[in-house]
Amino acid sequence: MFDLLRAHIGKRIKLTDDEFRRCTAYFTQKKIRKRQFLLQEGEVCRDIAFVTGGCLRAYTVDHKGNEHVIQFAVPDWWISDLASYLGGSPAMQSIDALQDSKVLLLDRSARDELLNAVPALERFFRLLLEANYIATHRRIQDSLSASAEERYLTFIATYPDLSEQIPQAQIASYLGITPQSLSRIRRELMRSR
Amino acid sequence: MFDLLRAHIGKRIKLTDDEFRRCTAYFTQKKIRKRQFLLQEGEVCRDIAFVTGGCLRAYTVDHKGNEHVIQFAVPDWWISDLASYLGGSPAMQSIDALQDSKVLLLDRSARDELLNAVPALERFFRLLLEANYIATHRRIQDSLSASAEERYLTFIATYPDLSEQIPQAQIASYLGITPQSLSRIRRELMRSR
DNA sequence: CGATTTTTTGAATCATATCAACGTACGTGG
DNA sequence: CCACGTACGTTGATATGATTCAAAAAATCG
Repeated sequence: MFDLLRAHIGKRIKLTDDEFRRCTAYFTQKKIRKRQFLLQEGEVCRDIAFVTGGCLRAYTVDHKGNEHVIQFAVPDWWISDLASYLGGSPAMQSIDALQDSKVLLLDRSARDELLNAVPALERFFRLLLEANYIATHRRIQDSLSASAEERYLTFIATYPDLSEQIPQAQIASYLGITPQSLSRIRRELMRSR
Repeated sequence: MFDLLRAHIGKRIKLTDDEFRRCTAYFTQKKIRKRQFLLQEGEVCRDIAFVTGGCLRAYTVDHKGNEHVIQFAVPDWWISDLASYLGGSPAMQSIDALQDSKVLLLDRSARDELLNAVPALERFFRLLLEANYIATHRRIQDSLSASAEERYLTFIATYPDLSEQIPQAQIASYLGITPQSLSRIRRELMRSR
């Protein structure tokens, strides 16, 4: 049950079996049904979630009522509203499940204790934060410089599995275009090969 | 010379005069001429800069050669490529001065020593990081949900002074539109009031 | 003052949105 | 097993917003 997390951390830092065994105590497993919320806008984000099954999304709702997907998370990924989790401020995002999913939750106090118990993880969480930073900035850059078609191609190149698993309307929302436009872009791409 | 920094930190955390006096030793002041670089893409970002005069910008260059402004910084603001600064990775952004400017630089080792010397600042830098996070996410949200005109209005509401100080072409680049489009948007806004 | 940069304007064009309709797949209750 | 409803994707026609290219006007600098 913790194998995926073990491998995930192991890829980034060295961790003895004993150290990892101590880690597991701080996580709680949770099933999340399709359409169920893990976090709703306005709440304080108590946990960061490591996905072990299914698929979740983080999104915001703008003043016109349109949803905008910020991030998807499939197994081996983390998801949360970090600004809220770290700062204790109300979340600007919501997180829900696109499919029945399984996550390992680490709440803030558990994280503090975990870092005391296994200091080697300090580095791991710093790396995680930096990766999140970089991904976020890459998204800004991308949205400023690339056309919808280019963004779609980047998306399927970066997340090849995702593009088949999740509804097209969700991908369109992630790309910042309408589902109709995405459908047309896909048609043109088919045609040209 | 450090008054602005003193006030800036004082607004966020309590700091005794003595503690602050110790801080100043870790910063180095630097003048940056208009068009001069503080950081070039590909370098490792050694410093975070607190702006005490003038105006700087962080930007990226896309594969078509277009510049995209990520952030402006005027007095009382910080600027750097945080992912590079924290992670030691090559910077994805460049930073240069739009006007003759003055900054206080804090390089990574100075920052580590400073945090040892004045632990109260841990909290300050954590808040800084979170603020950066939130600003970044707000930008993504904004670019996904708002029209160019709305984004411009948000911009002048958020940075009223900036919109007069810096060339329109730079603002257009920040908003992700052409200077021509910004000019037209401004014309329409004038007309309607 | 002239030279250079910045901003504005016009016309044509392109990308994406919008509105409305239709097609297809899937699952549920009869 | 079929009929129906629901969710998802596609298509067409048209509208809108922003870009591009070219040029003129205005502002700034040495």
